[in-house]
Amino acid sequence: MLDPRLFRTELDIVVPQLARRGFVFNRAAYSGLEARRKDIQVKTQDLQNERNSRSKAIGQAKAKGEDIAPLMAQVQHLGDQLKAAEAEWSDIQTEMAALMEGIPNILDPAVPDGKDEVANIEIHRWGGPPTFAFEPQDHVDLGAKLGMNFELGAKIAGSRFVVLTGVLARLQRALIQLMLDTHTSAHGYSEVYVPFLVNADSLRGTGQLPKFAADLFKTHGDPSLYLIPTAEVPVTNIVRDVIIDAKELPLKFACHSPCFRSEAGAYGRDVRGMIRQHQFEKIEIVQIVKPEESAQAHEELTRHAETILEKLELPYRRMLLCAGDTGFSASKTYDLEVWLPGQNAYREISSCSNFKDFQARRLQARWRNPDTGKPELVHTLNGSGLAVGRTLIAIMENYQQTDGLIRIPTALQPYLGGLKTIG
RNA sequence: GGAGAGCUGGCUGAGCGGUCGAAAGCGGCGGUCUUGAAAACCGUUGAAGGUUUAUCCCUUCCUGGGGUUCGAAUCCCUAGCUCUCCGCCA
Repeated sequence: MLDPRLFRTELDIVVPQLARRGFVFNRAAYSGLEARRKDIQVKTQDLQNERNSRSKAIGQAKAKGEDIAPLMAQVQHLGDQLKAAEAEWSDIQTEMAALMEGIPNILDPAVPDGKDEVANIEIHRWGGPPTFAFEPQDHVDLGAKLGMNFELGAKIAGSRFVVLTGVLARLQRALIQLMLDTHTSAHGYSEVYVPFLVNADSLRGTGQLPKFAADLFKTHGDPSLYLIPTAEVPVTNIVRDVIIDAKELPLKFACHSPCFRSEAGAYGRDVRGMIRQHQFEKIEIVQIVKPEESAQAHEELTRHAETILEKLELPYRRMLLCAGDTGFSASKTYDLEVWLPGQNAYREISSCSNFKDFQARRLQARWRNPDTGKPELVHTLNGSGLAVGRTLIAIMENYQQTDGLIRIPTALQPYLGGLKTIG
């Protein structure tokens, strides 16, 4: 959520900023609502003040043993008026909150214009796509004889599910280990396990609700819980409603979790293989930082994700997302795209975002600034480090050999008991 | 799953339906003292919002929601959470 004061005082600056995303802000509707809010708030508070002072007078009169009947007569109609005013104020607040919750974050000045991924800017690339003396297979064909079974996934659950058995299951576990070890020992993150089912408040805090309910799996209990679409949700919500001591910052968490996405808007896209599943494993890295440190933290966090790709010797490129491609809550996002020979394309394997104070305001996640002595909003960041399923298929596709075997990258071998190839 | 107890500021913990944003202690901040530090002593110290150039002032917040009342931290209902005992279970 953006600062409501921004809309009251800097409307001329904010509206064009939002327009960069293609977000049309209805100024007239907002101004009308804001005027009504101001009016009813003052009216309600005046009535509350009157009730308080009159009630106090009754209390004092009673204490002195005076007759309170005339005073009581004076407040007779106050109650109804107040109730009506409070109801109206509450309605307007709800309406205003809904309006504000639907507004995306302000983009960082560095974010380029553009409406879709075509306008994203390549920042750099690392490694080159491998050359093959044969026609490389994709992970579906490679996986068929190694224990990657989509039919089984479909039988047990449905489409967009997979069963991994044997060496591929072990490879996935090894990747999780390598990623967590690297982030905790070399990058300074604390390892954390969190609930994989979360409540609506948590999803609202990170911005998935109310706008993106269609992408979530919801359970039927009361109250309903949601399967997490990313560990970002439970991990970032660690600091919801907390005032953090300045000495504790930055907070850095690394979290392994499954992620569940209904992919409601993705029918027909990436139907083949493990690229787009309803369930996948991911290592998420999250940072909670002082506002002035978030830009640098964003660069560092992205490097932490890139380090994993480099350790695994996977060719990738870093993209700066354009205005239209940057997510609702993010101010600036780098996507890391890994080379997939089976698709002959770079595909997203990590998304690293700086949310600035957008999530923090929804979360009421604050720190006490020693300079002002006041609680102020923190900045939140997160990135995948990395999506494990896509890393698995990147290794399979990039390291396939003429002999049909798949080479295990050197850094990963210790996690597989020294295994150098599979297949 | 059954029975009971509780939820108050950064933390611990008092709180009679009225003058309670809330005693006290701890912690934090400022000061006195000290070569410096500690201790001791003194003072100060919640958050959000409205109005305002600013001060003042006003409103709201004692787990969430609803109710009773002129007036609710206090009474009632409800949800959530925590703790204790029993049952069950990994």
